[in-house]
Amino acid sequence: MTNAMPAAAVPQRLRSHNERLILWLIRRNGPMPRAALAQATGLSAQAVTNITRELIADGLLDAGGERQRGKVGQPLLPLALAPDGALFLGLKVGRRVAELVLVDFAGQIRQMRALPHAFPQPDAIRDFAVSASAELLAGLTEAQRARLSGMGIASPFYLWDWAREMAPWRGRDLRQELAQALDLPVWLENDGSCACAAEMMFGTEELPEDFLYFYLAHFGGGGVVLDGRLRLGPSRNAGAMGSFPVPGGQQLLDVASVSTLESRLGRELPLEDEAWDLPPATLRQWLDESARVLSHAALGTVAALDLPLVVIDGAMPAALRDALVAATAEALAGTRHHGVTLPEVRAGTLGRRARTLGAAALPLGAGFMPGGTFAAPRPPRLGQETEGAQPRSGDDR
Amino acid sequence: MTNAMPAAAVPQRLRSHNERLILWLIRRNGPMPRAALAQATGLSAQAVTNITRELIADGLLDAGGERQRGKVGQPLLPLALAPDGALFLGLKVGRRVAELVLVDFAGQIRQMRALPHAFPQPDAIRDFAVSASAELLAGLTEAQRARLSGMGIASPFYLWDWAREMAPWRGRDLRQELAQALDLPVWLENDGSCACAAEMMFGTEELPEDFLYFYLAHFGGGGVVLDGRLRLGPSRNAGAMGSFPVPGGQQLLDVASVSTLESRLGRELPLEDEAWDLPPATLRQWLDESARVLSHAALGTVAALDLPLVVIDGAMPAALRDALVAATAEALAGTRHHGVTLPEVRAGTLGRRARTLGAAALPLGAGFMPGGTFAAPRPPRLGQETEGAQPRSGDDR
DNA sequence: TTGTCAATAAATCAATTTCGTTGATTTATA
DNA sequence: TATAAATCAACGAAATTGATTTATTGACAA
Repeated sequence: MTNAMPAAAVPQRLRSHNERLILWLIRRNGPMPRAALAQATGLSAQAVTNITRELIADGLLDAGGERQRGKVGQPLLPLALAPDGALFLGLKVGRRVAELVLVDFAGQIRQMRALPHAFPQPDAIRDFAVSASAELLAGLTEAQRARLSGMGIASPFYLWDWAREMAPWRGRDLRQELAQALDLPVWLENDGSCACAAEMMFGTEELPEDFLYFYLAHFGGGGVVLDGRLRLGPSRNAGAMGSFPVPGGQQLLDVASVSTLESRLGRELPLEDEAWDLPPATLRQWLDESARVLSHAALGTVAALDLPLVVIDGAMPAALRDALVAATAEALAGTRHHGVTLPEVRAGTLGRRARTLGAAALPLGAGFMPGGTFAAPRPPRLGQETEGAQPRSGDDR
Repeated sequence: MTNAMPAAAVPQRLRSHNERLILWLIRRNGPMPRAALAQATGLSAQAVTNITRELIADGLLDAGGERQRGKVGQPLLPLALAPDGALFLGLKVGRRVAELVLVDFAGQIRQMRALPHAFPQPDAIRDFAVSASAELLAGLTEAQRARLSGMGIASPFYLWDWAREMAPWRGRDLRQELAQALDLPVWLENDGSCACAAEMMFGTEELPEDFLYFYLAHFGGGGVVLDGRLRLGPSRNAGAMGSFPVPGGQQLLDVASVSTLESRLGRELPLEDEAWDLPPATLRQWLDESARVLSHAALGTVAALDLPLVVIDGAMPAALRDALVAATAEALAGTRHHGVTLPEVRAGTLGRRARTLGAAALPLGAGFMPGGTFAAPRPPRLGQETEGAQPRSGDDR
């Protein structure tokens, strides 16, 4: 028998759900007047009035915009996200650099710190996160400090398995260590899923409810969005697209990753967005092989899940990413795909910053996103509760 | 921006959701007393009393069981599904035979009719469904007739693509034709997804919230269950595991299907569950190749979705199915799977009848299952509403 | 061994709270 | 003056809490 069951619905959770829904609509659509919110949610105008009144009182929405005139009738008063409504820390653990950002409720990066390294080491990362957080938080007023929702961490899983130098990660629980050291709620998810979450929350293009997302950096990963929700999976390892098996007994990230390109070049590529100036033959081969494995993984995932869109992004110059998108779309069309409707293939909109932004999106999502079904009782103040599961300690990552 | 949004929550939908949740708990766990329901749902005892009172009055639950004594305190009064609470028609369109069943609310097959054919043809199937339905319904009382929720159809998609003889299916909409001819709500889904739904609803073993399901018949297909819900996908083509690309430029069903085995043998295999008496060499080769592609597809899907279990079932003798399960588990363990936790592999519990049962499960699910989030307003009587989307006409199947 | 009674837990009754809806009203614009 | 946004006031649905009823077990005394 199926053990866990969808949660029962209780009236208290209604309000929380509807509050989150309204915040999410405004996040994706930009400032919206109450009438449009009522229309989009299906709620009555009165309910929207009540909910937004509370959200404004809580400092999460801002009614200070210009009234929009033009049509007959009373002018529209658009409600916008209040940037100071909540603040979030995001930590990315990367192969070559760790980054810490402070992001506001509107999704803007307010502050940033970085720590380059030969290989990420748990002690160094922890110390960096603690000291850099202290720096960032020192610049805040007491009121802002009270609105810090927590920290999210974007990190590859099974780090110790990827290189001998990263063995010290085995047995470490960075989430718990930082939660203790900072006395904050801390979330940790796969870096690919985080990048995907960032695209979903902060991406600048319209997205369907369901899509597959690849993120190519030194490790290749990804994420899956189904019915408008990021799939994490029971052991938090969904979207492990780098481990997707591809023809030739390999996995996707053996072929399609920046590491592969670097080892073929014999040199490290620059971290910032300069052009990469690659030898045409090397470039062509990498593109072809990457497109081959990406299209294979995409087609398999689409067969299993029925997805209309595949998004490809990565820590690379936009031109290279776009070439990869084109090559993958072409490879996909050339593959036998009987019984499957080919998805659109498109570039992501966030590039190099996706994982770090996605890390900060974790506390944002836990506190302010509609969430699956109703899961947690409504807390005294919105943003302290978690609709999804709170990050457990003892996770086997 | 994401277009479709999670529906707003309104009090009316609470009751519908909670009613469905309670029915689902009893369906999976067997008869349960009110106290256990309150415990499992998190609802108060009072709420459970109110909800079950209505469900009993509606004829969906039966409080007639034996009181269970043994512990201190008032004895438990288990509530069971009322078999006559609702009735469902299920139609399977198979490669060699079509089947129509009448299934009751408890999941028991009450009546069955079959139509063998060289190839399924739309006109013949429609006529069979109409006349056989009339026969089955003729045996019902007026009261039972009023409790018929509708018909579900389990059919492969893109039938016209699989053999020249099935070209007449192009442009046909069997769902709409039967809805009109029978004046009943009719649902249609991929036969693999239906088999998966049947395992989920009527399977005799405990299942996790998330699993991948393969169903091997003449066409190979499957289904995906995520967070306790069957994934259908925006174009209803999720779980198309037969179309999963596998090494060698093939798709899964080019290798792992009963058709492949038959064409290798040069003869048709019996439809009922006699032993198949296959030459050992042929058997071994088919098992090895099938296990290879099944494990490839399973590993890819697990990488994308993080699933703890893979279920394999099919229209074949139990011994063969079990051998396939063992071979697939072994192939899986022998594949490179860095970064992915291998899933358990297990045989399904329904075998040859899975698709037909799953067809009947479609109206059951639409009327009585918890459904994603709240989607449709509560109807005058439970079972006439649809929480998920009603089957549209004009679908591109 | 048997009869009585307290302890226990299920199920129900009554009162209350949360939250959304409906219909009337106010407000600002073309 | 017509129109549409936004709010006010009254109402209804569904859940919760705390008190009450009901049926059983187990202990203790006759």
